[in-house]
Amino acid sequence: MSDEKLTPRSENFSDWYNELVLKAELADYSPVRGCMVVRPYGWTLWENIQQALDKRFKETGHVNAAFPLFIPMSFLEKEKAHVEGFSPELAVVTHGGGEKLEEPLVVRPTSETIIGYMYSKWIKSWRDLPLLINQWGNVVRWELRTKLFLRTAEFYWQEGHTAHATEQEAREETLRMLDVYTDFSINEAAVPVIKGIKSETEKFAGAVMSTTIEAMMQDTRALQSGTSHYLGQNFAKAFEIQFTNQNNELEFAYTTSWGLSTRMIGAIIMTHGDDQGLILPPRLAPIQVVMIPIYKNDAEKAAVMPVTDRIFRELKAAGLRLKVDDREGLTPGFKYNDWEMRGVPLRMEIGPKDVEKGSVALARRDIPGKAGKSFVSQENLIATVQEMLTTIQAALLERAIAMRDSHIDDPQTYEELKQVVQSGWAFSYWCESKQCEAKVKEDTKASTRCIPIEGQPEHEGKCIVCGAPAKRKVYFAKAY
RNA sequence: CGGGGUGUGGCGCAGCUGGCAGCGCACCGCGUUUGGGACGCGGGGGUCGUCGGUUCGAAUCCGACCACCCCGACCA
Repeated sequence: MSDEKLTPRSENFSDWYNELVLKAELADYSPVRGCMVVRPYGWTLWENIQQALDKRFKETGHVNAAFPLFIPMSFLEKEKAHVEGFSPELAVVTHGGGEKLEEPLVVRPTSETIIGYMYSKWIKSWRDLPLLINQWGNVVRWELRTKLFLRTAEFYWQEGHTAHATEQEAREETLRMLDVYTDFSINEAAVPVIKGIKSETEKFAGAVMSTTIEAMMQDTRALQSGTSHYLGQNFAKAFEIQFTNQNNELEFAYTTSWGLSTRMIGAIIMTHGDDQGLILPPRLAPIQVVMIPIYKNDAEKAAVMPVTDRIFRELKAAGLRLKVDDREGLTPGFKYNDWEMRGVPLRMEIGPKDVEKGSVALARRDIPGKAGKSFVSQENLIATVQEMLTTIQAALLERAIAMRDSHIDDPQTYEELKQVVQSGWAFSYWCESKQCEAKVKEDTKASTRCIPIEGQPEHEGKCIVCGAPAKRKVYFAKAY
């Protein structure tokens, strides 16, 4: 149970986040440094995320499989950029069964290499392509500085790995899955995102092109919430993923990979949460409606509970996820605060007055206090509740979009840009040179987040940093 | 790895000019409560981060070590 209040976001956003994750019982610190324990409430949220994504993966022709947790060290070393990118953060197993291993095994930081190895065995002909596999699992990256959900040494995710006969197909797949992430994020998590292309310095180790969905948190920092990579033939060459094409010629396949992790939970927390606690989008919430029966004595309890039970059964049968908080010895007020901390989108109060009048009280989590409270008839309650959940889902998205859009600026000078990225994102022309990117980072700590795929101006402009001609605009922002 | 800080019941802390451990919350029991964080009474729980030193006596003084946190470095 949650007891005290959270540190207000305005006072210390980071403290607010850490306290919220613990008090909402999403996760807890583990005895292993940097690793988290995902508690049942947090894991149920993750399961709902998994379901929504998995459905979309299946609809786009993918199947699930499982690859080993351990990867021979030599595999990592086969792709130069890949090993350079990941070697500082590898966990390595050197012993097994009491004996030193002939070859160290790395605990997978991602599975391109071992999946590449398997693909080379499985792919012989153009008829074997495309190969579209996804894996749900965990990976380990030895992070120096960790934060629950956002950056942990071990995290849970899915990684899709596909192989294609042509560059065009693989590039299409890369963008198709970015679209899947975008659709999921906006329509399930109510987290608005901007999809775009990563700069050369920000892209995945071993990729030809990385794409990303970037979300703005309430402190205006950017969070990369999902990524999709076009790997070209880099891994195909490293692992000899070759096929015979229709002209009987041997060709390297074109591969992609894409992932979304438990970091998404962090995105949901920091997009929607308020000073009372978590606010979950109804479509993903483990509990969509919490019912709180109210009574003063046994006589009232005897009147209230049958009505509560009846409504519970009706709503449950309609497919709603709900819970009756029938804990004894706690005041209703305490329970309200307790469920608000956990972010349940809708609260239903049923007391003696409601039993008498055939009504219930509904309180929206996204609108605190009296303003969000309404008294509705028990008639047509299923439809009323479903409508209200839909309304809340839409309101959360709308509010997040408004927040984001009001914190994106188009600075006209470099001096302005330096100001803008202190409390928002700058959308500016950039010449795409590493020097200019590095200068911004050095001066402001803001990095390039992405070159958005949509919403680019029709005309060229001048780089905000050096003034050289620039074709495209990029978002500069401080990031998690 | 550099700078700063903290280690005392589950959590947050007090005690630190040495005298044998305490408060709030949480937890357990009983009773009264219950439409926005209830109250009373009664309980249980700590080798004071570790090791060593000083002392008749150490949570307290000294030394070493360990762990964690914050800032920085690092972070597909």
